[in-house]
Amino acid sequence: MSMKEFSHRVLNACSRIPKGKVTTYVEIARSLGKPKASRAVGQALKRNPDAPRIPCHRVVKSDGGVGGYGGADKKGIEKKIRLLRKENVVVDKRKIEIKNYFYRL
DNA sequence: GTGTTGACCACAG
DNA sequence: GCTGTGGCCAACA
Repeated sequence: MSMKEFSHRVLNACSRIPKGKVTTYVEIARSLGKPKASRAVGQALKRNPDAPRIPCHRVVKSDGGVGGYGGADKKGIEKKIRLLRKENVVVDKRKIEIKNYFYRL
């Protein structure tokens, strides 16, 4: 698998997450056969905030933290949270109950 | 080809 | 809760 396909598959996995569900950076990495590439998954998403309609706001950290979005600054995070809430996902203090919404790829 | 940088993770204090 | 450390891997300079 080429480096190029990696990011492509990340985005593809992202687009398969059902509305109202979330998955994690690790889970995506795992589904690609590279359980330890969570960090690289984040990179792929950052470079494609939208390509052009990828719901990357449904990807969160393993501990339920919302992770980043856009510049990873406060602005981006708030936007991500807003999108999640719009899908009936309860977000409390930049965190969610991962087990209630987890979607296994 | 070699660093450095992160939308990360796990574990230790 | 917090910070620090070591590890990971693709993208970038």
